Order: sequence, then structure tokens, then C-alpha cells
Amino acid sequence: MLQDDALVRNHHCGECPIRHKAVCARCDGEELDRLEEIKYYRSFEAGQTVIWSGDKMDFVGSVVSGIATLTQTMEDGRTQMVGLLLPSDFVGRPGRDGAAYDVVATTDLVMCCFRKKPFEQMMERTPHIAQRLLEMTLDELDAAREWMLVLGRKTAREKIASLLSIIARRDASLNLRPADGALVFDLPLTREAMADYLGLTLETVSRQISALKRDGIINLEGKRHVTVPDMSRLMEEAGDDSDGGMFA
Amino acid sequence: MLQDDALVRNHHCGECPIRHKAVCARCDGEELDRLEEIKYYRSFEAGQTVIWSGDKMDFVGSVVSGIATLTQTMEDGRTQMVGLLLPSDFVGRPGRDGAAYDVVATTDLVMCCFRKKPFEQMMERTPHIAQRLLEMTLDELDAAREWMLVLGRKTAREKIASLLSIIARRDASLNLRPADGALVFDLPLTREAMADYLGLTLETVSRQISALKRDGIINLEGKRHVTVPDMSRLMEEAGDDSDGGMFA
DNA sequence: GGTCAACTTTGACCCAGATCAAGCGCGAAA
DNA sequence: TTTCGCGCTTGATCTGGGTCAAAGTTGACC
Repeated sequence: MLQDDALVRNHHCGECPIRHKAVCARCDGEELDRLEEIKYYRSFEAGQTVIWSGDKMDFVGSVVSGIATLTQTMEDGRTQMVGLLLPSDFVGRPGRDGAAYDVVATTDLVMCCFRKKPFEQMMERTPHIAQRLLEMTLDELDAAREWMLVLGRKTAREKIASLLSIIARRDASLNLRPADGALVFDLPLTREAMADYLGLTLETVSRQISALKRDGIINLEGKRHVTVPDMSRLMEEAGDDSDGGMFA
Repeated sequence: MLQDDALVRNHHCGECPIRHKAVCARCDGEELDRLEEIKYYRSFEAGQTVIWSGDKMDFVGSVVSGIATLTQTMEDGRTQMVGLLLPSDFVGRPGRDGAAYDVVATTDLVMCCFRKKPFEQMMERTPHIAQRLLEMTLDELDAAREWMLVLGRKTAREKIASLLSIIARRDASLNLRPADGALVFDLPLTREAMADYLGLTLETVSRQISALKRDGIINLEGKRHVTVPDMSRLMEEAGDDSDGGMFA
């Protein structure tokens, strides 16, 4: 809360925690000044819907802190998560009016927003923004394709292991702990959200997590706090081309 | 064959069949001239692999005619198609050396290629190219997310109906036949390729196609030639928010 | 400290789709 | 004209994960 308030009050891009990773990453000082003029912050509480699919979207923006999800829903209620938005990820699509997906804040969330029109105009004049956005979009496309393999061809156990290893890897690169080889992190998602991400039911998610715990692949304290004693074993379970120790 | 030869010999972007849809769509005359200098054509036969995953990729390019697929394979042989490349679609990623996926020509294929380095340099100087590529990448990302819903949450029957309606819609916009409401097209994929696209086995694909035929949703002549008497019924079977008569 | 609600776990049973196994149809080569 | 091979269909059976049901955990709020 206090932290979020601090973020909301922070009006200096220079000190922004996502300065070097977000859509503005390539902008120079002068370009940043112009962005600064049109930006504004919005906060959302955990559970709040940021945008409803189909709504008119008059802004775009970056996640500054917290986590949001992108989901699609069929008329009968089946839902599939199609994106997980972490700090520095971009929301919205220049050149489109309606939102294509529901965007929901999974944790408390702070976004750095721009009204769509001025942002689009600025993008025309500022190749650095379009270039960075292209780069980010290509990365997201790769992630989506990786996920298609998970959804289409992996077993429930492999799906869970894949999700855990993605979260573990992300946390390892952001936070500390390359220490003894054991990784520790908190799951940012409920069992139901994991199920929506993986194309499973929440019961199956629960069962497979229990199974991985029983087999010593992971340890659990409470429902959310995970320890991975041996990352390469987890990756083996995920079915990814094995062990290659890539820790960026 | 004759047609392909004609395409290979065609050195004038002005007459290119994908001129207004490909990555060069926004380029003006002068920019086109410069692209023309560095472009070259490559042809592939049906079944040929264009690029192997992991290989160094020293070119990028557009599909001019024919169809190619993008697939990922796990060590044990499970494969998932993650993209279907139609004329005007772009192959390769500026700013990356290795190919992330196998690219295979499903039909005879002609591509308009650029060596990666000169293309990247040109992209820096030519915002029109980056802008168009961003637009195309965002479209692909949307398609990939749509497909995640299909893979994660739809039944086998809905998956087949989804694939058929996508192909039908594409053919309807390219070709003729908005006539009496019946659509006719040829499947460009084998049962196995459809299975790889949909995360199914080829047996299930075959059974579900037979079932849709039995139920009068589609008609088949031979194994590949499909007639859809009532598009809205097919879309209902696909589970897409119903009937909305969007025919671009 | 008790209650309530949201989240999670676990069990019993079932079914859609995978797997295994024949056969069919048709175009190309001989 | 026969034969071969490949793509496709169809049947029988099996099983991973869904469904339905019940009970355990946890934390927030009185």
C-alpha cells in the first residue's frame, strides 16, 4: 500500500522501476519528457477488472507493479487465460478501439497509462517507441507459441511443472537466490487461475501439485510458498529439452 | 508450376500479388525501389523444410504463394503446430539469429526473401516497414491467443469446426462465392497436420470430420474438397459467439 | 475466540479422446 | 493391369483428466 502510493506519486520517469524494460525503454531524455507530459497512473485492487472484453479502450499503458491476467471467455463460461502481465508488460493495442480480452488485476496493480490518441500520435513521430513495442510484441508472440505447445501436447503433470519452472525462472532473474541451487518463490496465482492458464480444472491442478510434492520435486509451505530443491529435475518433469543451465 | 515460375521471374514489386498486404505494404515508391534491390525469390516443393528449428537464419521474408507451417517438436516426438503461414505472412524475426521453430512447406511455396542484415539496417531507416511489421505481429499475436482458447478449452468437435470456419472464412475473403450462402474450399492440410494444429490425434480428426459430415454441417467430395451449406451452423459448432455475419 | 467465506485438498466415478489394430481407396510406378 | 504406398477411415479398448461430492485450511471480521 505505502509502496503503491509512492509509485503513484512518482512522476519522474528517470526513477521508474520499469524504465529500462517497458515500451519507453529506448526513449532518450527529450522523448521521455514528452511521454511524461501525457502519462498518468492508475491503481487497481486485487480482483478488480481493469478492462472488459469488448469495451471501448481509450488508453494503453504499462504494468508498473503487480500482476494482471488476460483472459478469454466463451458464452458458456469456459475461460482460458491467454496472457500473464508482469511489471513492464504493455496493455492495449494501438490502432484498435475495442478490448479483445478481459484484463483483471490478480494482485494490487499500478499502471502507467497514456490516452490512446496522443500515444498513437507520438508513436508516429517517435520510432523508438514503435521499435521497442515491436520487440516486446515479438517476445510475447514467442511466449504465446511456447504456450500453445504446453496447451496442445503436454500432460497435466508437465503443464504444472512448466508453469512452475516459468515462474521460478522469472523470480530467479528478478530476485536473489542463485545460491545453493534451491529456488524459493510465491505462487502469484490461485489454483483456479493456474487451471485457466493451463487448460485444466482446479482439481487436477491441486492433485498434480500434491503429486509433485509427494515425489519431492517441490516443497510447499502453506498453499503458495514453493521451494524447488533441484531446478533441473523440475525442468525434466516439464518435458523441456533438458537441463541446459540457462539462467540469464 | 508455370504460375510459380512466373512469380519467381516477377521482379516488379508493383505487380506483386501481396504488395498491399505484406511487410512492404506501407512503403512508397522510393522505399520499394530500395527493397527491390535487396530482395530475391526462393521456391520450395511441397514437403520441403524451409528452416530447421535452431538453425542459424540469415534471411527473413514473406510468403508469396503457397502455404507453410510453423511447428515445435518435443524430444519424444510430440509436435504442435504454432502457426500457419499464408501468402503475405512474414517469416523470421529481425534481431534474432536462430530459428525458434521448424518451417515446412505444406504446398509448393514461393518466398520473397531479404538477407537479414540489410533488411535490419533498412528497417532502422524506414519506419514504414517497422510499423507494418508491428501491425502484422499484433495480428499474429491475436490469432495465437485465439488459438490458445481453442487448444485449452474446446472439445474435439469444436476444434475441427473452428479450424474449418477459419479456413472457410479466409477462402471466402480471397476467392469468390458469397453467392447463395454456401461456401466451398479445399483443405490445405492433411489429417495429421490438422491434428498437429489442434492438439489431437489424426484418428480423432478423422472421426470428427466424419461426424460433422454425418450431421450435415459439411459435405465432402473426396478427402479434401469441402462444402459448407450453412456457415452459421458451422460457427455454432465451433462455439464462437454466434452468428454475427462478419464477412470482411 | 468464533464464525464465515474463500480457497484448497481428496475421493469415487465417468467419459472424451488416446491408443492399438485392421482395412479401404486411389494415384503413381511398373 | 497389377502392385505398392500413403493418406484416410473405422472399430475395440484403455486411461488421463473431468465431474461431482465432501471435508479440511486459512484468514478476515465481528
